[in-house]
Amino acid sequence: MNEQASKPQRYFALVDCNNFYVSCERVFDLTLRGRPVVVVCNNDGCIIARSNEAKALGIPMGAPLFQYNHVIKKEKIDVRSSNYALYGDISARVMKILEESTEEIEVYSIDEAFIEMTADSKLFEEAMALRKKILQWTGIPISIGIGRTKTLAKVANRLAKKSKENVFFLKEEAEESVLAELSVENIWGIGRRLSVFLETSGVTTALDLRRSCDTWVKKNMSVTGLRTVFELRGIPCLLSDDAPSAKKSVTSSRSFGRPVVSKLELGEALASYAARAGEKIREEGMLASYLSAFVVFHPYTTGIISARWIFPEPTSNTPELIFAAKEALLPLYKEGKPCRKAGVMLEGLVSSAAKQRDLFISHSKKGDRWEKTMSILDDFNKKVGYRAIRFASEGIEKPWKTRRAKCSPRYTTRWEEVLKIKI
DNA sequence: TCTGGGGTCCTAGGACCC
DNA sequence: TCTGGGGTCCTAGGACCC
Repeated sequence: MNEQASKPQRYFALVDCNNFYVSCERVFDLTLRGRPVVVVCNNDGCIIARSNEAKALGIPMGAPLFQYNHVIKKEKIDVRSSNYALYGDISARVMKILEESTEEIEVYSIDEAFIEMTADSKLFEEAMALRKKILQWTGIPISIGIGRTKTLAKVANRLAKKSKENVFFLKEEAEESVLAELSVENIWGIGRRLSVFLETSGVTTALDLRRSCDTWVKKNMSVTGLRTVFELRGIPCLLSDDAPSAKKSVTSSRSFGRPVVSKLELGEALASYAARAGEKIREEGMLASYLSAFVVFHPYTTGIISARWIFPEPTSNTPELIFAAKEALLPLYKEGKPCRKAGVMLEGLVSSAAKQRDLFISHSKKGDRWEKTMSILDDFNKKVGYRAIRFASEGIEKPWKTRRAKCSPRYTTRWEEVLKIKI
């Protein structure tokens, strides 16, 4: 007998928060419960979350808000700007409960996590108990899909969302019949382009894809496509990292609340994004080897410009980052040309512990002093309030700032915004 | 007129080397 | 007119995810 047969089957469970951003808003604002609600992205541009009631009214995911203004007015749909401070905090609470309840967990996104389970007859009941606990402790409803691989767990999760219990256990013997009902475009890892290609090639269901020839898949969909096919067959190819690998790049970018037309304002925006990106990498103990800055013109069709700046040695020092962002991009920008959006990317990230020093640079105490200054700055801002101390070059008024007209309070992360009730 | 932000991985092709 | 073969490294761009 082979050893494999005696090993208990391992399963992946995908825990997914239902309509997460809407659910977060509903935890504190009871008037939103049972009503159609949508959450829009930064700058109040696109619809990025919908309550079931809003979905039923035909509001699609990712649609520009302005295209649906008439439906929103007519149906009295509530609109909220996205409140990432709130969502991030509630997400952390949900993930903490999962961590305490299971051995293996991989947080996949703000509202999703994979957990590993070992087969026994009680998987379904375990999942139901977990669901109840998270709803009770955080107010967030979740769905759990269980399958032999992550891709199959994703499939199961779709069915869980539609089921009464919000839990679905996809057993091996049911895989074929379930996959036969699933169109390729709904498979995790198959995007718009690939699903068009597959459909024109006669592969229309997930079962068709599962039965496709390996060499054909590899040739037309690269190894990532082949992994998906193996996963559909129940062979895990997307394994969890024991130690999640460090980030390779960090971006900070925003659309402007109104078009920016001057070098001065574009410079302020670049400085702000560079400063924010610097904070992010210092938090992770990383240094950037180079920086890219870009600007997207208004309207979109008028193109973008971008430029890269290579540091003599990796850095996370905000003044250096700001200097690089402005120095790289501003000379390429022509005063008066309207900009829609800009951003700063820090790339070639290395751990600050393993810093590679440049032989030809004199290492005065100045660098070390800056390092200390940055850490004092970060500590202060953490204690006193988000970005309480900023760099003057970021601008004071920031009239170009992103719009968030209908943002709810940061109930859980700001004392002055805590929910008040009258008794 | 209006359409987000932040990531990852893979491949093809160019530059360069011997 | 003819003018190799085999490698590595890097980058841009495409495709995907939430």
